[in-house]
Amino acid sequence: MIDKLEYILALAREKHFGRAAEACGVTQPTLSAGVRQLEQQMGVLLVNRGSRFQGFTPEGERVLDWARRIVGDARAMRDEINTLRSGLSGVLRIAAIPTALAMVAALTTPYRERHPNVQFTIYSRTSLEILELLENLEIDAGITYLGNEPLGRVNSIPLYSERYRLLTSADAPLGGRETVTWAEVAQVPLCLLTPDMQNRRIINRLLKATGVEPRPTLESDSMILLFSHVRTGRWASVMPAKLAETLGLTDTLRAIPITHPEAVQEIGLVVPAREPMTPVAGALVDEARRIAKSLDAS
Amino acid sequence: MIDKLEYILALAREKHFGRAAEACGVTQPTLSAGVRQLEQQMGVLLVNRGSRFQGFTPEGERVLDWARRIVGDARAMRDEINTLRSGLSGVLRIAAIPTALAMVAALTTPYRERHPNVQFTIYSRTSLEILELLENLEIDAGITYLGNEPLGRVNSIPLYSERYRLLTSADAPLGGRETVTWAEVAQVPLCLLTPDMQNRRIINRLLKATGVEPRPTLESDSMILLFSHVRTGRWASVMPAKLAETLGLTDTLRAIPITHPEAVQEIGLVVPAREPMTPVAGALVDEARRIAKSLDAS
DNA sequence: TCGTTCGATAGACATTCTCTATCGACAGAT
DNA sequence: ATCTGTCGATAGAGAATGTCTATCGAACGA
Repeated sequence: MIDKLEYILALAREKHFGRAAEACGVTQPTLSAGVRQLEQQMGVLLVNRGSRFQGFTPEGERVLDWARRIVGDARAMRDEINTLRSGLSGVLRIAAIPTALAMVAALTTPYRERHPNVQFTIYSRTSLEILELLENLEIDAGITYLGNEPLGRVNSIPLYSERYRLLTSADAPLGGRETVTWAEVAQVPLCLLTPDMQNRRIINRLLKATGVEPRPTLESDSMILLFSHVRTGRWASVMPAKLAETLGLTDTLRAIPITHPEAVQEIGLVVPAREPMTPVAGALVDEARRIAKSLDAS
Repeated sequence: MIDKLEYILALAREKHFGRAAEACGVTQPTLSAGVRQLEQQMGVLLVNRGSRFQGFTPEGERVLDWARRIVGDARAMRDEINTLRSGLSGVLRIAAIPTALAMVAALTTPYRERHPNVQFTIYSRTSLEILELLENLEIDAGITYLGNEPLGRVNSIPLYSERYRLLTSADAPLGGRETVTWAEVAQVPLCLLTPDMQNRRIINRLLKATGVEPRPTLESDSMILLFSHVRTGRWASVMPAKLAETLGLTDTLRAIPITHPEAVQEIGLVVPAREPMTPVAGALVDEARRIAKSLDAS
């Protein structure tokens, strides 16, 4: 039964019988039969089929919702028993928004001290993708914006507040200032994240509030790329303070606080709202609670 | 997988492989094999075995806890899909404490108006038994005391407040009074519920608070039996006001408010803390919310 | 019109499940 | 100490289910 539920979860992810089957490690007819069996047990069609996969019926969507929960609980049970048996081990899968990637190490390093047998897999994803991965049980935790856009069925633990800096070389027009305003920033040609990133949407909102349509000279989905451009001294960008510090400031490269308004975004750890949590996720939450204060103070 | 989890749930209930197997509709070797298979998948012993069933290991207890949730969710999923398919139908299993039995009709009657295809099964149980039945997925809802003793993983909806009356014939010593005190009640020979009932424990506490050791002349686990004795005019009892009214008062049979202190116990509907609820349980909660006010006003 | 992709179907083989029958260990009675 | 009944484990046969390979037919795009 539970394996059939895994089939439809895979089908929801892949939207394709063949690929879903491959993801489950079975052949396509096996997956087809599994889905059909579920449909017979429920007495309703769950999947709209033409000659292609055409999405789920309303009943299918409900079953999907339950399947996520049941499969997630079944895995959590396994994990918990394994932990009871042989201590915390296994793989901890985390996804983080690009602007938070630099601080993940602050979480993983003390975690690893305490639990050396846990492997990490860390993805860089947009905030929306992170929530989808959490939904689909493909990650154990996310690090993303809290409270901006709706989060779904998750628990969140605040980690720190993102505050914005204009990253620019000292000899650029605004380079000598102690603070700048968003209105001033709006006049500078900027390197920014692509608009599918929530960070970019937030910055857009702040710039638009000054009455100026943001028109960046360069867009990328990689913070490293943005930073390397700024470092040449000929470009500027807007970045969270913490990230700018991590990447390294020099005499000629300055991170100038942007005030008026002083924009603050809460960043936090997000885990599935499951009671109790899987042990690996639970330990991560403990770690997050521990370091939250020190991070925010810095 | 899920059926194996049902096996250990049955085993926890029955504490006996043979009976558990029968409850699951399989033979004893089948159930034994199922439990063994679970143990192999988990890599730990779940059940302590001698030549008898000797309870669960700590890991077994944890698996049991997860099993309750997973099996409950799987059933809730089935129920929800069945409801989507053919409207609200099936069986609604409720257990209520004896003193609340008389008001169950206030809940089931409007429920049946709205959902005529639902069958009811209603048990009379102690408050502790009700919580155990809820835990073991043997009932869909309970009606019991709220907030007195710990409830567990459930949601509760207040229904009404239980207030106590001395039920006695008009020509008995206290029969002419408008109100009586608990100290006075303590002097009267009473018919009371057996001490495994929370109602009795509450009354005991109230009587003891006056400094008198309660010594009932008659005990029973049936309110009907208590009431029929009082009705002869030669016995007295302490009953919730609502119950006394339902059973019927006459000129010679009076229900006298007991004050000093005026004891009030919240009674409410209790359902498993599952999100979303099964449709039959959800509809019952709706009904409870609807009638709660009118009940309490009367 | 042809070729390709996708999911369903058929049929063979493997695995798993479940049953009946029986065993061995233990508890309590004699 | 021995007998007896109960309980759960085990063995082995047969049934049911699951999974695979091979192939089909519909739909879509070139």
